[in-house]
This record gives sequence, C-alpha cells and structure tokens, in this order.
Amino acid sequence: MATIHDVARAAGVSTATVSRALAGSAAVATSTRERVQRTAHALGYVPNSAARQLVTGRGQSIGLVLPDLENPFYAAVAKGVQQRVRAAGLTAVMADTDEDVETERAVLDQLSAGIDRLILASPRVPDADLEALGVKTRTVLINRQLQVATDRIVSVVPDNAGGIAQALRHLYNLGHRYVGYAGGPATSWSDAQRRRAYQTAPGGLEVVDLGAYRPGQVGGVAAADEAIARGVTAVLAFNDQLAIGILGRLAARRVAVPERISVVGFDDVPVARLLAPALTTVAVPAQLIGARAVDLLMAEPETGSGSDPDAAPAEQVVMDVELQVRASTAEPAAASPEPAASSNGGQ
Amino acid sequence: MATIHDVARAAGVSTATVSRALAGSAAVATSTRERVQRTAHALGYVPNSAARQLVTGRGQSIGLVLPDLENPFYAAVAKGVQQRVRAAGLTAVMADTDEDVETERAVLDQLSAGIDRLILASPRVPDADLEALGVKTRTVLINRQLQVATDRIVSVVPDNAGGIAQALRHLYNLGHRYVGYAGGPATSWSDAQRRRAYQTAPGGLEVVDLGAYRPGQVGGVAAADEAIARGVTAVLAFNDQLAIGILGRLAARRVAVPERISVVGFDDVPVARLLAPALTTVAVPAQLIGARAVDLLMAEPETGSGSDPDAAPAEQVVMDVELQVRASTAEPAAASPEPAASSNGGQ
DNA sequence: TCCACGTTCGCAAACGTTTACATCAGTGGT
DNA sequence: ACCACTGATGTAAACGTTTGCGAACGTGGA
Repeated sequence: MATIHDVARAAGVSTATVSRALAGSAAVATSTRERVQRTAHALGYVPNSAARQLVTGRGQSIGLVLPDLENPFYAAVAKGVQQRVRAAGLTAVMADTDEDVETERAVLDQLSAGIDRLILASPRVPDADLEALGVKTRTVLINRQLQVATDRIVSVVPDNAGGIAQALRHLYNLGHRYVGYAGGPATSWSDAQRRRAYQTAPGGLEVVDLGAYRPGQVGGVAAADEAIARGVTAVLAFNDQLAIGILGRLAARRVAVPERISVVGFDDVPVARLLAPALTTVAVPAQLIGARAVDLLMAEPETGSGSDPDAAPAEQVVMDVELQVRASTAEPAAASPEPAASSNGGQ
Repeated sequence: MATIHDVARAAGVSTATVSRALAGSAAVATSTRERVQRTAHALGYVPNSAARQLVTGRGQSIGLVLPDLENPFYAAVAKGVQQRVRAAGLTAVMADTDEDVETERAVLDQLSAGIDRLILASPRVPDADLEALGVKTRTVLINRQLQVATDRIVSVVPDNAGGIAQALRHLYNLGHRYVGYAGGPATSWSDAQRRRAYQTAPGGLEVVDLGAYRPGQVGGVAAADEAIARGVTAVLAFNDQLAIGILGRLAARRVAVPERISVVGFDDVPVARLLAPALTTVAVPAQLIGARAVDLLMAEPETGSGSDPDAAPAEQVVMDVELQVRASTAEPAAASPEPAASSNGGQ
C-alpha cells in the first residue's frame, strides 16, 4: 500500500505538499498540483482514512440506526440515506435494533465510539439519552422530535397529522361514521402523533382506539379481531405492516374487504399495491426522508456570519404525505350503524 | 473526551498497562486490571477507533455491498450480516449499488480505502476485478463463485441446482410437461446457475427459456406475455421479485393462476405468502447466508499448524434450500398439450 | 539598493493507540 | 550468596495523515 510518503518521494516534494495538492488547497502551484495528482494516481495511492480521521477528528462515515431492515419502509429510508451519503464521498454504517430498546442503547454505545454523525430512525430510547448523545454527536432524528430544541439535534418527520386527516376525510366521504384506529407500539413517537391527530376528526366521524399492537402478521390478527368485535366499518392502521396483518386475518375469518370492512394503511410500502385487495394507504416519501436527513446532517450548524443568524435554522423539516386510494376502501355495506356507545378503548 | 492517557494518570499506571488491562491481556496483575477497568469506566473512557485502527492496521468495520436494499431478499441478508457483525463487536458499512455495474465499481473503490474485509452480494463486476480486490481485502462472495480458488476469496451460495430440481419435480408431479423459465439479468451468476440446472430436468419435462428480464414489476409483464405466447402451463421465475411481476401481469390479463398457469418463485421473500394467490417458491435462508458470510470473514484464513493444513478450508459453503408449496401451483387445466415443437428460446 | 510583501513550499508537531523491548523486583535452585 | 528466570510494568517507537509556522524566493515600489 502506497503511503503519502511514497507519493512525496516520487513527486519530489514533501508530504505536506502532497496532502495540500490532493486536498485541492489554493496554496499550491498549479503545476505542482498536477504533477502530484499524476504521481498519486500512478502509484495507486489512496489516503488512509484512519490516519486522516485521527488527526482531523472528523470521521468519514455517518451512522444510521433503524428498528428493522426488513420493514420495507426503513429499507427505503436506508436506500435514500445511502445514496446521498455516497454522493458526498462518505460511507454509511448501518445498525438494526430489532425494534428493541436495549439493543438500541447498545448499538448507540457501540457506534458513538467511532462515529460523530448519526441518523436515528424511530428511536425508542428516552429523550434524556438522546440529549446526552447529542452533546458529542451531531444527530438527525427521523420519525421523532425532541421537546427541547438542541441545535445539534434536528429532525425530519412526515406530516402525520395531515396523513391521518386525509385518510379520515376519505373514509368520511365514503360514508363511514365509525372507524377504528389500530395503534403501533406504545413507545413509538409516530404512533402518539397519529393518535393525537384523529382526535380532531371531522364532525360526525367517531374514531375509537383499537389498542396498541406490534406491527406485522401477529399484531394484525389481534387488531383485526378487535375491529370485528367493535363493529367498526373501517380500520385505520398505524402502518402498512400492521394493515397487511389485518388484511390477512380478515381474509382468514372470511370478512370481505372492503365490502364489510375498509382498511387503510400508512407508509405506502411497495407491496401495498400488490396485495389483494390493493391497500389504500398514506404514502410517505421514505427515500426522500433519508436523503433529507443526510442533508441536514451535513449542513453546518452555525454559519452565523453569513446572513442573519436566526434565519430558521431548519431544525425540523416536515415531509408532505399523500393518500393513495386503492381497492381496500369502499362505501360501508349498509347505512353505518349508530355507534353502540361512546365506549372509549382500553390502554 | 477522555483518552488513554487520562485513564493512565488517574489509575497511576502507564498507557501501556491501561491498553493491556482493557484488552484483557494475561500479562497484567488482576488487581491492576480491575483498578484500571474501574477508572476507565468512571471516566467514561471509550477507545478511539481511528487511533487503534491506525496502529493495528485491522479495521473494526466490515463492508457489505448489495445490489438493492429494497429487495427483501437482500434486506434479509443485510439483517443477518448486521446481527452477526454486531455480536462480534464490529460495525457494518453498507452500500447499495442499484443493480448497476459502474456504481458497484465506484462503491468498491470508495470502500476499499478504509475497509479491509468485505462481503459482496451478487457482485456484477468481472472476475478480474474481484481477484484484484482480493489481494488487499479479505472478501466473501454471496451468490457467486470464482473459477480460480483464491484463499482470500471464499463464497456462500444457495443450492441453486437443488432448488430448481425441487421446483421442477414438484411441477412434474403435478402433471406439468411444458414449463417456461423466466430468467434474470444476463450478468447474474445466480441466473446462469439456475439456467444450467434446468437442463437436467426430469425426463418428459420440457423446459423452455423465456428470456432474460430485470426482476420486478416491469420485467414481469414482458415475461408473463412471453409465457402466454409460448403456451407453457407453468413458469419458473428467476426470483420472487420477477414472479410477483408475472403474477401481476397475469392477473391484469385475466389469466387464472394457478388454473391456467402455475407460477413458482425463488427466494421466499416475506411477502410471498401474502400474495393472492400465495406464491409457491424456493425458500433460501437469506439471513443465515448473511450470518454465515460474516463467520467466514472472521475465520482466520490459514491456521496451518493446528491440524492437517488442507482440511477443507471451507472455501465455499452451500446453503440448503426448500421448496414452499403454496397456492400459485396446481395441476394443469387440461392434459398438457404436446409441446408444439422443440423450439429453443431466444437470447 | 533596500524593504515589504505575496506565493509556494518544507519542517515538525500533533492525533490516540498498540506493542516490541527494556527494566525491575521477586523467587527458587544451586 | 549468586544466578537464572518469571511476572509485572514502564519507555518509546511507530502507524499515516493534517496543519501551524517559518523559510525561501521572487517581485514591485520607494
């Protein structure tokens, strides 16, 4: 492996000049720069990133920790992150926490050793941990916000309220009056947001809480059973994974979708349109979110001198979402029955 | 940030002792080791990975490059890799090549700077590039083998031949006599393997080449059209992505599956069982493959002194696959028509 | 002729570890 | 009483790079 010394010797200059020439510094003569670049290329020189990182302090890789790589939504986020990161000449180290808080904490510990810039998707650890992390590590949150505004921790989130509103309006227009919300994990910030959003449902539309479920096949069966028991005409799921599980259970119990019950998801993962029936769902631009997170991470936190210092430091960006109407929603079968009672759901 | 010097001073020893104590070296007194460990923990000391890597030469992260993170099969591979890597106290840097050879080459260049251990899933670059890479970087291939056996490049692959054989036998037992193979990209090593495998189909079963397609929705329509045109009673797809595309096109053209045409996939991605009809497919243990690749990467290449040196250096491991019979395959509608002619497929 | 100054470059000090080698104190054998 | 040896620790070099500082060398103005 050729080092900077080899290049320096071959080009007849000092290592300092090689370093500067390769970095494109202005303080080196054009002729010298070109000669050095040629020599470096000829020798197949590639800078040792460890050495560079040691002296500069700034690493060339950013960390991405997400709850589940096999969830297509996060896969898309990862893809977006990866593309942007590579375009910037950096690399991305990824960690999967298996939706588990303890694993997440362990991963965070491990990563914070060598990584100084982090993207956290749907982090489950408490706010305090995040703030502690933010002290030494520049951090961008996806699907979560912090109460206190630290300028080192920014976030990018989908328009949860808007998405729920669109879905609810769609169901209302179809004629639904009694809708269930099948929630996600209690520790999920996104779920809390979406839960809050349906409180402001259009007048005349009652939304009941169906409970909290783990997204996926297993959570889907309990959620579907609850929906049937409650007699709702439509169910709005926390995300597509859960909606898919619900669809599966409904099919197994021979409950016609959308004739007897309409189902709406959230995320619009690629398979949503392939299901039978194709899933009506709120599309959130996962890849874009990932890309945007990287942008935020690279933007210098305080370039105060430029323009006025407090010009919205973009501490939080909200991405637009859009309902995709497909085959899993339709008018309710009969006139929607009067909601039995204003029974508020458990948990 | 506390350095090793801070710990040394606080514990009243030299940095060398701290380094040894924390590494668990036997050459340090138990009492000293414990005192150092306590001090280090109290100071919140975490070793600087860049400095460590600089001196040891060995990095603490392994690279994983794969063609498409949004393909659930590779997402599963990535998950398996990630788990194993983390268990070993390392980190994984991931790169997505978008199924593009040039991108792959660029990624390989970029990664080989700071990474000395690599896992390549379905690499598209020519053998020569891989051999060059293997010189300085310990490499494990997934879904590909090299002709020449370099001891620094090993590989883990699914039992392609076995999988195809199982699928073909299943179709034959069902009564099919005229089956189409919808192939993947021409540059894919896996596709070549699977193509070769169907040459040795059971007697009486004719398999025709339907051509080469990009896996996914778009490739699926052309492949389905070709299958219909050829009049096959069943189609065996290169992978699930392609099979899903075919299913979609068949549904759009109102060709009943499995009544008119049976469809078999390869991979068994999680959504396969959720489709309508649920996809019969060859299950390959993606997560296990990822984990196994990491194991191979960590195993020291030559521990010659131990036992006899040429005891199968495990230069290649083949993973068992198993056909999952679901709803997309059935007996052909009528008695399978005599194959019109022995027309061999294009491409 | 001399001085001030800008451009281009080299010197050498850091960055935080690991590790080969030296040092030192015991300990048991002769 | 001495020697050889083992076990525990310290010393210092090395890893490959970036970068502040100063040296050398023109160049133009006074």
